[in-house]
Amino acid sequence: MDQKIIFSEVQCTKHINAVEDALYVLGGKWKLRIIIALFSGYTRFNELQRRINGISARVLSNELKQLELNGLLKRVVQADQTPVVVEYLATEYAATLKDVVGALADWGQKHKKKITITDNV
Amino acid sequence: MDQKIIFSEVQCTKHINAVEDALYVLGGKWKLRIIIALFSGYTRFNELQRRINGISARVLSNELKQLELNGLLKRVVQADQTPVVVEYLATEYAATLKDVVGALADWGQKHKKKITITDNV
DNA sequence: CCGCATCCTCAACGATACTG
DNA sequence: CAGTATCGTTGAGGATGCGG
Repeated sequence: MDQKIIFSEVQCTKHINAVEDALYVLGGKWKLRIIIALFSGYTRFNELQRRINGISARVLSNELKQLELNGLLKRVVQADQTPVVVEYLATEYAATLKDVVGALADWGQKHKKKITITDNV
Repeated sequence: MDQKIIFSEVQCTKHINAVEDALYVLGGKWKLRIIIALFSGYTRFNELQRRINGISARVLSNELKQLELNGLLKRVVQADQTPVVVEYLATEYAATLKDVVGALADWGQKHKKKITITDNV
């Protein structure tokens, strides 16, 4: 029951730095949620905004820009239509986040179950 | 390459909610870093502060409290010593975060490699 | 060594309105 | 539909100092 050392001392800083790098890209309230929505096939701006509960247009716009800068999505404009259609598509690179999202979602689900049972008011 | 739909439409909201729950506990700048340090066997307050670059005592104190509230660590006081020794130990429950931390650290490492190669700027 | 109290700053986020 | 502009808020986090 006591403490189990999962990471060796040497790996500690390494892990912290790696997580830091990941958080730099994925941190904040919305990035991961947006990525999940993209993974689910939602591509249009308003579609995303509707799907992601509580996000404002301004914030969504900003986040999308950052995600594009980091190569996680591609902004595609279909200029040959009226009105102009803009699509946000997850890149191949974003697919490498599948494990991260999976692990996090998995844990979140278990955790919710736990606190529901524990029921600490 | 185009878009691959990784999550079904039905699972989208479910995933987003689960990630939301996880982020509620793990969100912010420090929680995961602290957990990594705990995993690595650092147990003392100042030890943690030294190991986690840039965190202030106030913030560390707050984060530790929250992590304890969420059952991820246990605050143990050795009262029979002078001065009093306080230890923070990761709980069994915290060990369930191993996959999350692993996935994130893994991705962070790959990402760093990528942006180093891409060398934007 | 442990960690709280105080005060402060800043950036992220929110709300609303408006344009092409 | 796809955003931008503007303004306001809030809370996480930083700095410092003190007390047990």
